[in-house]
Amino acid sequence: MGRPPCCDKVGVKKGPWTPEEDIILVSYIQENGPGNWRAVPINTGLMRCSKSCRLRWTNYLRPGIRRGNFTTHEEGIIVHLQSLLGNRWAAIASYLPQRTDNDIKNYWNTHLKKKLKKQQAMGAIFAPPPPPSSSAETAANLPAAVHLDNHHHRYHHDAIAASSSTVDHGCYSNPEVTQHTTITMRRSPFADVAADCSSSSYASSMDNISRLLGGFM
DNA sequence: AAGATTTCCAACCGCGTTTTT
DNA sequence: CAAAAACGCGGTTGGAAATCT
Repeated sequence: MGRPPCCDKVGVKKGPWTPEEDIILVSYIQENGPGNWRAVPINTGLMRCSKSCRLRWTNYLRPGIRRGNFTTHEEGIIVHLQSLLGNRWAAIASYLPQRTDNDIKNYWNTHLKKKLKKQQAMGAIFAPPPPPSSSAETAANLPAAVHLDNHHHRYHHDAIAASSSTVDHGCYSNPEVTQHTTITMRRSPFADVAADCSSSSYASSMDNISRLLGGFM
């Protein structure tokens, strides 16, 4: 026998999240920490599937996320990593802890792909040429921020794995980042994010939630 | 000013992997 | 060990907002 079923698919809500749902989800994760997603809809009463809860948390509610306005430096990192790792957005996102894989993926598809095409058409190569054969050379071409953080050893591993034809595609999950998230989310989850947010629509506004959440804590 | 078109991004879907019983 | 569910990832899409005609 396998595991017991987590939640039936009947009556599962879809579509945009409401502020109330966000508050419920954030409050629950503050109490229990992220993970064990199948328990979230059960324990909170949210009419959402576990998948949707995880996605909402990791792509939007997770503290420390920066949204919009990618810097040219970040662009450089993304372009470079994409050329090395391919469309492995989760792996790329692990080098930009403030950005989500979904955000990077969106930014690549909507901005960078076009930009790159344009620049290549003009003969100005935005990204460095194809990855060098040795990992030492690879590291030498990295953007500064990648050197500065403590992920660079894994970067070598990812780059080598990506260039290998026998790469195991399930091996690039990033426990470091997951751990970081778990540690940082427990205190003042919205303060830094709310400060960065400038959009007026709900779906992009953190201070809505932080204000509402004030009444809970 | 209003309708048409394009852009952008939050969220869904499908699938491979991992975990649990 | 096998089976089944949960997890996590990348691709895709729906619709709101922005821009154009």
